[in-house]
Amino acid sequence: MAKKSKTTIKDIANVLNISAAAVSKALHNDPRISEKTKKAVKQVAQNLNYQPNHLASALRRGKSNLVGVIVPKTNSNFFSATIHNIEEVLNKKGYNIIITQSNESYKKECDNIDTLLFTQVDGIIASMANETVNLDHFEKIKAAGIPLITFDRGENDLNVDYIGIDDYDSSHRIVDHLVEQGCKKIAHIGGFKHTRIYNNRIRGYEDALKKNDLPFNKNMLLESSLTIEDGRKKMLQLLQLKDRPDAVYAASDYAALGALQILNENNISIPDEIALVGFGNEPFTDMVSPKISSVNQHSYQIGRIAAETFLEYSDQKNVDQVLKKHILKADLIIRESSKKG
Amino acid sequence: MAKKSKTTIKDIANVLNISAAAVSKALHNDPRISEKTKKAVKQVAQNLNYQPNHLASALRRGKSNLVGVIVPKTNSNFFSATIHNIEEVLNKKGYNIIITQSNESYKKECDNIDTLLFTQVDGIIASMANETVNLDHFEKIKAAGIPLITFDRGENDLNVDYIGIDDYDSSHRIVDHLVEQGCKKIAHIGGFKHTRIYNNRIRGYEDALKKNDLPFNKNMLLESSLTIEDGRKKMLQLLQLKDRPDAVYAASDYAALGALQILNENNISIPDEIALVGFGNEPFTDMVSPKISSVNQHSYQIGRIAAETFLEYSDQKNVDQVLKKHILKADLIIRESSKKG
DNA sequence: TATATTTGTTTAAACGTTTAAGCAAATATA
DNA sequence: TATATTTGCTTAAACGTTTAAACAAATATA
Repeated sequence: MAKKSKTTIKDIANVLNISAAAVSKALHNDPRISEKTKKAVKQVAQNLNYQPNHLASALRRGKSNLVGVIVPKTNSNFFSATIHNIEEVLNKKGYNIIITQSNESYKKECDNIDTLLFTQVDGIIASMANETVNLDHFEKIKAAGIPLITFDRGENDLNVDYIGIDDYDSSHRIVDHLVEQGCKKIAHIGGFKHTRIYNNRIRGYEDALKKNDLPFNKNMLLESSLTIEDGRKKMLQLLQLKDRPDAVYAASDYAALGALQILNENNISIPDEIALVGFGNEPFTDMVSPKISSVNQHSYQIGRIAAETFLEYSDQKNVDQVLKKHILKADLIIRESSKKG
Repeated sequence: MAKKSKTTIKDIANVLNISAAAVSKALHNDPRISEKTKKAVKQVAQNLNYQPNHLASALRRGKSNLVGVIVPKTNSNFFSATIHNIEEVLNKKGYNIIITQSNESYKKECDNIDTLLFTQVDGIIASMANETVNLDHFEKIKAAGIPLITFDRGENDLNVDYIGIDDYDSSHRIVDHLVEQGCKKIAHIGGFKHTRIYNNRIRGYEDALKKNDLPFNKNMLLESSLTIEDGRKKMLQLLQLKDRPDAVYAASDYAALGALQILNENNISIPDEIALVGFGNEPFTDMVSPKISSVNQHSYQIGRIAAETFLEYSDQKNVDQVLKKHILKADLIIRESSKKG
C-alpha cells in the first residue's frame, strides 16, 4: 500500500526519462508532443495509477472547474431535480458542482456564499432563501468577478441572469381555470411579497380577478411562509371568514397540502365546497386524496438552461455578456382537487 | 473595480514592508509574531479585502478541508436532514462539504467517488445506492488513504465505520406491534437482500414471525426497489393471493405510500382489513389519509455521529483507529394505518 | 549548400500559500 | 561582562501543475 505518496507527474517523468513538462503536455494531448511519447506517458500513468492533483492545476490555471449551487432546500422535488439537471450539463463539460442549502435562512445563505468563494468556484448558480431581502452578499459574488446565475427565486434588483417560469401568467391560468369551474370567491395563500416570484403570483392573481370581473377582497389574500404548517393556519383563517371562499389557490404545494388537511379534517368537500390548486407539482400532489391540481415548473429545463448560461460565460472570456432573463411558460395540471362534476 | 487581480499575501507584505511569511504567520496568530504586526496585518488585510486562496493553502498543506458526501438522493427527508447535520458539525471545525447524489445508480456512484477524490477531499461520508453490489469503487477511497464513513446503507464486507439504526430490532418491534393489533398474516415488502439494512429487516421480520409463533409464507415476502411505483405493484400482487395478508410491513415509506394508494383505490379499509406500516418516518406519512405508522431513523444523530467520526480521524493522524459500528435504536411511531379500534 | 521552418523536447518560472531553518537584536542568566 | 535564551522577523524551498520561452535536431525551402 503506497499510502503516503501519491504518484505525480514527476514520477511518470522519471520512469520515462523525460521532463515533467513533457508529461503534462502529453496528458493534455499537446500537438507538439509525439504520438509515441503520448502513448508511453498514458501507459505509465495508468500503471502507476496516476490521479492528477486538482488543487495544483487549479491553482496554476486560476480555475477550479467547480461550480457552486445554492438552493433553499434539497428535500423538495423541484430543487432536487434542478440540481440533477445542472449537474448533468456541467459534468459533461468537465465541471463538478458543490451543492449547498440555505435552509431558507439569510444567515446561512451568506455563509454558503463565503464558503463557495473560499473554495474558489468558477461560478455560482443560486435560488434565494425566503428570508432574503438584503442582497449585499450576492453583490460579493459579482465583485469576485465570477458569473452568478439565479433561478426560480431571483430578484429584479440584482442585475444578473435569471431563469424561471412565468409566475404572473401562471396565476392567470389558475384563476381562469377556477372561474371556469364556477368559482366566484377565490382566495390566495401567497408567499412574501418581497420575493419576486411570489409578488408576481400575487399580481397575477389580482389582475386575473379583475379580468374575470370578480371583486378583490383583501381578506382573501394572505401572505405566508408557505410551509405545510402555515398552510394549515392560513386555511383555518379563511374558514373563519363570514364569507368563506369557494376556491383556494396556494402559491406552493406544501401550503396547499396543509390546506387540504384542514379541509379534510373539517369534512369540507373538495372541490365542490372549496376547490384547491397548489404550485410546484411536487410528487405528493398526486398521492394525496383528493389529488391536488398544481403547476409544473419545468425543473428539467430550468436546470439545463442555468447550467448552459454559466457555460456561456466560461467559454468566452467575454465578461460583459448580455444578461439573459429566461421566462418559461408553466403547465397547469388539473387534478381532482379543482375539477368539478 | 479591481476585477482581475485579487489581493494576495504579498500585497499585504508590500504595504507593510515585511515578508510574505510574516503576513501568513500573523494571519494564523503565530506566537512568534508581535501583537503590533498582527494588528497591522489584519487591518491591511481587511482594507484590501483579502481573501485567502484556498487552493494554494490546500496544495501546500496537503489538505483541502473539504469532505465529500454521497447520498442516493437528496429529495428524501432522511438524507436531507442527515446532510444538514453533517454540515453543521463539520462547518464548526472549518470543513466544508460537497454533496453528491448517486440517484440510486451504481455508475453514478462510481463517478461521484472519482469526482470527490479528484477534488482532493479529506474524507468521504457515504450511503450506498440501491443498485450497488460490487464495492471496488469504495476500496478506491481507502486506497487513497482518506477516511470513509458509511451510514444507513452500508455493507459488512466493507471494513469501514458505519452508523445506522438497528434494522433487525426495528422489524421485531413492527411485527410485535402488528401481532398486538391482532394481525396473523403479516406480509413484508422488503428491499433487496444484498443491501445490508434490507437484509437485516428481512431477517428481523422472519425471526419475529417465528418468535410470535406465526408461520412464514414465502408469498408474503417480496423483494422490491421500494419506490412508490413498485410499492403499488407489490401491493397488487399481495391482493391477488388466494390467502390475503391482514397486515403489510413495507421497508420504506415510499413503498408504503404506493401500497396505501392501491388499498384506498380498492376501498380496502386500513387498518381493519389490512394494517400498514412503513419505514423512515418521511413527513408525508403524517399527511396522507390514513396516516402511516413508521419508524423514525434518527437522521439528526446519524448525521452528527458520522461527522464526528470523520473528525476523529482528521484530528489525530492516527490512521489505524479502531473501527466504529454505531447502531442506534429506532422509534416505532404508531399512527392510524396500524392502530385498530 | 545555406537558410528557414517544423518538430519534439527541456528549462525555468509561476500560481499563493506554508513552514523549516536561519539570523540579528533584545533580553535574561551566570 | 560573557554567554544563553527569547523574540520577531527573513530566506528559501516546497506543494504539483502549467506554460512561455528557449533550443537542438530534423526537415523543408531557396
